[in-house]
Formats: sequence, C-alpha cells, structure tokens
Amino acid sequence: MEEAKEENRRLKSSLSKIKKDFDILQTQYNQLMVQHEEPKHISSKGHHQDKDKVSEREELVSLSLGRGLKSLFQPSGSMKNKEEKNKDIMEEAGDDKKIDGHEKGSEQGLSVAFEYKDLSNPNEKFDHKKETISLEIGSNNKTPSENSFGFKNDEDDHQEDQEELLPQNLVKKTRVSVRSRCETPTMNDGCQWRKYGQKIAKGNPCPRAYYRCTIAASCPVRKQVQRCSEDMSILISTYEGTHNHPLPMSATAMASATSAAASMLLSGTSSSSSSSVAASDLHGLNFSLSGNNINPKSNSPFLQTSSSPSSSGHPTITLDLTASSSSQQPFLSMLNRFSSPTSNVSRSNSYPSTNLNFSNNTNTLQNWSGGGGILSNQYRAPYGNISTHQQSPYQSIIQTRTVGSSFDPFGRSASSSSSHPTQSNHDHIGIKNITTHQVPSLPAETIKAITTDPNFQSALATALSSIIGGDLKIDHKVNRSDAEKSP
DNA sequence: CGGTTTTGACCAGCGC
DNA sequence: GCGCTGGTCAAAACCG
Repeated sequence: MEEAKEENRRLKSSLSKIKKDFDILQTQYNQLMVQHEEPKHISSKGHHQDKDKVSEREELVSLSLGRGLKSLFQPSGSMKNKEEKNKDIMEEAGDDKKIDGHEKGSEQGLSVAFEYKDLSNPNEKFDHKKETISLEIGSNNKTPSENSFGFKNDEDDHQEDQEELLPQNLVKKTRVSVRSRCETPTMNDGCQWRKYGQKIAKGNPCPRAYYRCTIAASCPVRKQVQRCSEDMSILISTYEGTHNHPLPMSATAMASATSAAASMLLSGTSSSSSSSVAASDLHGLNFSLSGNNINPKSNSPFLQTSSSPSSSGHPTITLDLTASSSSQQPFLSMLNRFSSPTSNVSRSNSYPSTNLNFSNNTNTLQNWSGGGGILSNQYRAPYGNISTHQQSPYQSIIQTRTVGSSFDPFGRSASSSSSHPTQSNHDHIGIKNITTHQVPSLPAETIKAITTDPNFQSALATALSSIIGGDLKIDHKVNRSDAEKSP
C-alpha cells in the first residue's frame, strides 16, 4: 500500500509536469502562430510571396491529427489551411490531455497522418512476390522492459485501401522479421496468438513455432517465432499479414514499426528506379532493402541483411538495431515507452504468452524508473521520465509542427529560423529525429522515395497514432493501474 | 468447458 | 519422379 501510494504520488507529479510542459508548449505555439499570421495579413504583396509559401509548404512534412485518416491523405487542395490544422491539432491534443482518465469514445480513434507533400513520385504498382522484412532490434540495454507490437490499428483505412488495390494482396504476404534479445520463450507484441504448429527447421536446433492471431477469428496474421541458432538470446519473430481488426493499444507500437519497415520495403523495391537497394538509417531504425539477387552493400554500420527464418530467396529489408549505438536508443525508447503494458486488452486478458520483453536489457529504463523491482520497473519505467529532462514524443511532434516552416525533415531547404527553446534536448526521440536534420546518412533520394510512398505514410501514420494514443492514454492507464493495485 | 498447446501427419513447393 | 523442407492441419492433451 505504501509503495502504491508513493508511486501514485510520483505519477501525479509526473502528470502535473506533463501538463505544465504542455501548457508551455501551447503558449509557445500560440505565440508562433501570432507571429506567423501577422506578416501574412499585413503583406499582400502578391503572388510571389504566396508562391514561396506554397512551395515552402510543399517541402514540409505535414503532421496531422484527426479522426479521419483518409481525409488526411486527400490531395492538398482539399486540405485545411495549415494554420487551422495546427490549431485543430493543438486543440484536440489539449482535449485529449485534459480528459485525463476519461475514456474516450473510441480508444483508437485518434489518428495521425504524416503527409509529405511531394506528389511528384506517385505510388507505382507493386510487382513483387512474397517479401520478407527483417526488423532487427538489438539491445545493448540491460534492464527488462515490456514492449508491445502489432500491425495496424483500426484507423488504418489507408493501408487497408491499399491492400485492396494491390494485386493479389501483396501486402498480406509481406513479412516482417523482428530480431530481439529476449529471455522469455515468446515476445509480447500486444496481440493474442494461438500456436498452431511447431517445426524443427533445418540448420537450427531450436524449434520454430507457428502462431495465429486470435484477436479476430478471420485475422490472417501469422507469426513465426524461433531462437537464433548463433545467439540463443536472440528471438526472431516473423510476422506475416495485416490485422483486419482493431488492435489493442499495446499492439500498435510494433505494428507501426513493422508496417513502416514493410512500407519501406515496398516503396524501396517499387519506386526506387535507380537502385535496387534502398537503405536508410532513421536514427536507429536501419533499413536495408535487397532483392533476390541483390548483394546489399551496407553504408551503415547497423545495416545488415538478415536471413530471417523463412526469408531465403526473398527480398529482405533489414532494420538493424543490433549494433551497439546510442542511435538505437530512440527507437527502443520509443517502443519501451509507448508500448504500454497496462493496455486495456493486453493487461486484462489472460494471455501470458503474449507478454514479451522486446529489449530485455534496457539501461534507459533505469533512467526512467529510477530503480525499483523488476516488475515495478516494467510498469513504471515507460512513464518515468516523460516529464523530466526528456520530452515526450508527443511534445516533440507538436513542437515539430510548432516550428512548422523552419524545419526540413529531409535535409533539404530549411527556410527560416530553426531554433526553438525546447528543441535541443530531445534527440533521443525517434520521431523527432526523423523530422529533423539529424539524418545526414540518409540519402535524400531514398528518403524521398520512402516518404512519398503511401504505404510508408500510412505506416507512419499508424506509428504516430499509436505513439500519441499511447501517450495520451498513459495518464489514464497509470491511474487505472494504481487503482488496480489498491484494494 | 472453452481455449490453448502439443505433436504426428499431411501437403505443396523446390531442387536435383 | 523423388526427396527434402517449410508450413499447416487436426486430434489429443493440457490448463484455468
């Protein structure tokens, strides 16, 4: 009881800090908006300034929050005025924050779209066979943490639409292999799985287990789990298919990551005409894309072509986070933080097999939690430092929007002042890094190809949705968790 | 009792 | 055609 009370106090203080930070950000945003509006109204100097503005906008990544994802992907002509949208975002975010423990009508109704307004490279048709993506999540981290993964939340209409458009539902055949250090027999990706088979695969003494998603009876998603023969501490989970049902919040984080990887693969093989290998280092998320006959040459120390359990002969994209690098931290932190173990579904159900530690040994969690037992670490850590020295990704996202015209996520033209009071101290946040200049190793061409692909956008939207959704729900979940703890 | 896991059998694809 | 391998099926066992 004492511990619970103490933790409750801690969480309350964290909550108040978050609110405080949010207020500050909102204030800054309003100031910026005022500054932004003034010259616009005053100067009616004609087209060329407007033109500049338009072209500038086209260079920007527009991050939109809303409930209708589809609308966010509409052509820019039908889009709301950007400032208006910013306002909407802030208002909605504010509402969400203020709800604080209030269950919203639709738990996953919050959606985010990441729109990169460069339509010069329309999505090309996909014409590949079954493909495998390998997402390697290594960890030099040392503390257990619980992470959750999934594929798609119910708002991901865009991806669903795309699936319908794709010949032979190729997206469903896409595989995402996740490598992680995990002591437990299986990882918790937030989904519910039923084992339907087990095989001893050639060349690996460890049996491979086959799972089906049981959240929905008709869900086509399958998963293979196998230990790496070379390093038994590495668990290789290979996902295939796309969930056709709402996912628990805890499942959306991995869903986003893997979807992004899948989108990366698809966009890379379909739209990059110049090179058969697309590789990028999204500050910890390392993708390598390779075809059957491709010998991928990594230009990143983290880039690897992994041979996932069943990927032989298939094009493979590797998202390599196994290398020891601080740049991995953003992604791991992101997952750790927002894959809430207290998610409604994953916590309330009785599927222990779905509980996995994505990064078993995570130093970052120690920082977050400030110590404590393993269990309390697991449940406390993700929320621990959100309001301390580090800013939450949510705030980062808002801030990214706040600084609006000043940043160029893809290292192209950053037109105006890029300084922001709080921008300097959250490099650790993956999303943030994606949207700043800090990805020098990523060829602009590749990024362009990736980011203009609707699949990627969709996946990113899902990712952000899950992140923000998880963030916004944290308060509630924490409270609920506390409530559960107390008799 | 309902859902999950186990495990041997079966099937399909691929290479020789 | 044959054998190998990966993947799936389904009945029995197990579990809460």
